Amino acid sequence: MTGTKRPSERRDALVQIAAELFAEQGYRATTVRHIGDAAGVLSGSLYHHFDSKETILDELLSSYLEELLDTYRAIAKKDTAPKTTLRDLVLASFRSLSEHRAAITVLQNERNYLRTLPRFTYLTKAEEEVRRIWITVLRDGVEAREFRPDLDPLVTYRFLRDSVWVTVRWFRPDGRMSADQLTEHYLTLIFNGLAPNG
Amino acid sequence: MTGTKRPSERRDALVQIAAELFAEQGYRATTVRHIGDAAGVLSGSLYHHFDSKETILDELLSSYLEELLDTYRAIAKKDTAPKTTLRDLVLASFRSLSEHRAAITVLQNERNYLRTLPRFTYLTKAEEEVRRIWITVLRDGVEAREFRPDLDPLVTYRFLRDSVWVTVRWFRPDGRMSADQLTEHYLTLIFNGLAPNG
Amino acid sequence: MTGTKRPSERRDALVQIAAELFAEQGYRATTVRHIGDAAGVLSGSLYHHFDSKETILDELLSSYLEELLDTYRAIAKKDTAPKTTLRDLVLASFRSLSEHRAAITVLQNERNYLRTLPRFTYLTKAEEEVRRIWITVLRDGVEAREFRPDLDPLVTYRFLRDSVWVTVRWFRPDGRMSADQLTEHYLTLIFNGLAPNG
Amino acid sequence: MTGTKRPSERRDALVQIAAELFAEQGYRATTVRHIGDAAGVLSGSLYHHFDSKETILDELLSSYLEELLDTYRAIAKKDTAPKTTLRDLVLASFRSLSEHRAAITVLQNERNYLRTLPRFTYLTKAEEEVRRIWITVLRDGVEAREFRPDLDPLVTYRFLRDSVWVTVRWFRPDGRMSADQLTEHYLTLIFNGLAPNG
DNA sequence: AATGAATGAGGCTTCATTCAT
DNA sequence: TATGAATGAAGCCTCATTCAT
Repeated sequence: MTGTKRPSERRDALVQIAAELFAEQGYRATTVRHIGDAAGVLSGSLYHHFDSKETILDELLSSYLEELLDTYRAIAKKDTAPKTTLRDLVLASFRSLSEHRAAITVLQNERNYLRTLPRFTYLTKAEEEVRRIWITVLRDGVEAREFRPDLDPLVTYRFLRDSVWVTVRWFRPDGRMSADQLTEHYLTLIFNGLAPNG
Repeated sequence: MTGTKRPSERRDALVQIAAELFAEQGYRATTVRHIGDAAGVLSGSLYHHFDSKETILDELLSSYLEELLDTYRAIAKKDTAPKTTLRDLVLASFRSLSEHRAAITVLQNERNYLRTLPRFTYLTKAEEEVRRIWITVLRDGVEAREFRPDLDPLVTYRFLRDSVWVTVRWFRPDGRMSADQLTEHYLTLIFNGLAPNG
Repeated sequence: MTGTKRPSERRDALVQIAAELFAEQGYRATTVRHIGDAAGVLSGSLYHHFDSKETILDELLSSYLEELLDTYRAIAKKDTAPKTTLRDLVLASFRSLSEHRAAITVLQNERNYLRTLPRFTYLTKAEEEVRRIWITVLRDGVEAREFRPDLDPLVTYRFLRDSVWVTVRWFRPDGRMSADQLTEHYLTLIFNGLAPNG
Repeated sequence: MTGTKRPSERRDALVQIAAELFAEQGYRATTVRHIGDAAGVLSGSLYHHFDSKETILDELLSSYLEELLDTYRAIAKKDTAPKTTLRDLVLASFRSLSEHRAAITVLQNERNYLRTLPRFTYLTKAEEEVRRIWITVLRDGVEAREFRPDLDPLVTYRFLRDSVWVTVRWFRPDGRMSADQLTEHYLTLIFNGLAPNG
C-alpha cells in the first residue's frame, strides 16, 4: 500500500488489463510488452501512468486487500454466533471471487515470491489479520460447542483458507454455479462432511 | 515423459538440487546459474548432463507422476469399499508429500504455465486419469450410500483434490504432525464435518 | 548562437531554472521532466517556450559568452600595460563567476561533449578568440619584460585559463572570500609564486 | 573498492577499453553497447565479466586511487623539506597522468555525479586524505619560511590541486613536452610566479 | 499556455544455451 | 566432465519529443 495514488480512469483501466494477464500467465511471465499490447499502447507508455510493473501489481493487490479486510472486519465485529460468522466469512470470500478473480489468482500463485519483495510486506500483515479473524471464529465455535471439540484451530484454519481460495483455479462465477450456490455446497461439506448421516 | 534417459547418480543428484530450487523460487525464477551454483559447477557444465533446463524439470515431474499413478492405480484396482478407497487415496497423497515435496510444489505452482508447453502435455493426461479415479470413487460411494446423495462429484473432486495438494504450502512432514496424523485430521473433517454431532 | 528569440520573462526564468539543474547535475543528466518539475509545469509544456532541451542550453551559453567576450574585447582594446591587462582579464573572469556560475559550470563540465554538437561550434570559435586575447597579453608581457623571458605562452595560457575557471568547482561568491579577494590571492600567487621573497 | 575482484586478463583488457571510452565521451554517455563494440563482443557478454557498468568504472577508479595514495603516502612519510615534498607530490601527479590519463579524466569530469552514488563514497574519503597530505606540506612550508607567510593553505591547496589535474584536459605525454618537463615548467611558475625577478 | 497521453529510440541487464579448450 | 567466453533474444525502464484538447 505504497503511497496514496492519484486515481485516473485510464490508470484503473490499465490495472484491470494487466490484472487479467497477471492472472492468466503469472506476474513474472507477463511482460510490460504484453500489457502494452493488450492496452493498445507501446510498453514505454505505461510508464506515463506507473513507476514500474510492480506499481501496477501493488495497486491491484492493495485495493483488493483493503476491501476484503474491511468486509472481514465488519463481519467479525457483528458478534453473531460462530457458525453464522463462519458462514458469512465463507460467503464473503466466495463472493469476492467474482469481482476480484484476477487479484486473488495472483495472490495465490505469486504469494511466495511476493513475500520476498520489501514492497509487499503488507501482504504478510494482511494475512496475519485474516488468520486472527478466522482462528477466533473457530475457537469461539469450539467453546460454544458449535464445532467439534477435537478441532485443531490452526490446521483447520489453513485447511479452510486454502480450500476456499484455491477454488479460484476453476470456479467461474458465470458458469453453471453461482458464488452463493458454491458457498452452499461448500458449507454443507464443511459442516456435515461426506457422510450421509452428517 | 520425453525419453527415458540412462540414469546416473550425478544426474539424479542434480535433479534433486534443481528440484529444491524450483520449489523454493519457482521454475522460471530459478536460473541455470542458480542450479550450477548450488551444484558447485558453472551453469554451462549442466549441459553435459541435460539437454536443457526443461529436461531437468521433465525428469523431476515425470518420475514423480509415474510413481503416483502406479500407487493410485493399485488402490483403485483393489476394489475395496468406497470409503476405504477414498481413505487410501488421501493417505497415499499425503504420504507422497513427504518424499516428493519439491515436485508437488512445482506442479501446484507452475501448472498453468506448464500446460502451455508441448513437452508437458502428459501432465494434463495424468491429471485426467487421476480425476477419473477419484470421481469413480465418489460416484461409487454415493451409489453405495456411503456418501451423501446430494453430492456433486465433480465439484467435490476438485474440492478434495485441491484441499489435499494445497497443504504442500505449509505441511512439513518433520513438523509437529506426521503425514498420517494429518490424514486422520483431514479425513475426520471430510467425513464428518465441523459439526460436533457429525 | 542559433536564432535570437524574442525574449520573455517567463522564458528567461525557465532558462535560469534549467541552468541551475544543468550545473548541479550535468546537462545530459538533467531531464526535461526535472526542469518541468522545478518550474511547476509538466515537461511537455516546456515545448511551448523552447524547441528543444538544446535550445535552453544554447540560450544560456550564448548569452553568457556574448557578455564575456564583450568584456574581454573592451579590456584588450584599452591597450594598458600587459600586467594591468592581465590583471583586468583575471578580475573580469572571477567577477563573471558570481553572476554566471551555472553557465560556466556547464561549460567546464560538458565542453567535450558540446563540441561534438554542430549547434555549438560557436563554443570553439569563442574559445579561440579568448585564447588569442590571453596569448597576446602574455607575449606582450614577455616582450615588455614584465614577465619571465622563458615563459611558454601557450602552456602558460592553458595553465592560467584552467586554473581560473576550474575554481568554479568550489568558489562561492557569498562565502568567506569575495571575487575581488580571490583575484588578489590568485594574482599574488601568479605574479610572485609561493616563494617568500617573490 | 567494492570487494576484492578476481583478476583476469580479459577482464583487465575490458576495463582498459571501457576506460578510454569513459574518458573520451564521459561515463554516462558511454553505453555498454559502445564498450561491447570496442571490445568486439555483444554488450550482454560484458556481464560475463562484470556485474554492471558501474563495476567496470569502480575497478578503474579504485585501482588508480590505491596506487596514487600509496605514492603520496610514501612521499609524505619521507619527511623531506616542504619545498622538496611539494615538488615530489607535483611530479608524482604529473607522472601519473601518463599512465592513468583515462582514470584521471573520468575522475575530473564525473566527480560531482559519482559522489552521489553510494558505491563511490570512497572517492570522497580518498580526496580527504589527499587534501590532508597537501595541506600539511603547505603549512609546514609556511612555518619553515619556505613559502610566503600570507599564504592561505586551503585556497592554495585547491588552486594547486585543480591546476595540476586539470591539465589532463590537454596534456599528452607523447606530445612535445614530457611529464617531467611539464613539472619543471609548472613548478617554476608556482614557486617564482610570472614576474621576471621571481 | 498548459495538460495528459502517447511515441520511438535507446539504455542497462538477464539468461538459456553453445562451443572451443 | 568441466571451464570460460560468447551469443542472441528478451526484459524493464528512461526520456526527448509530439499533439489533441
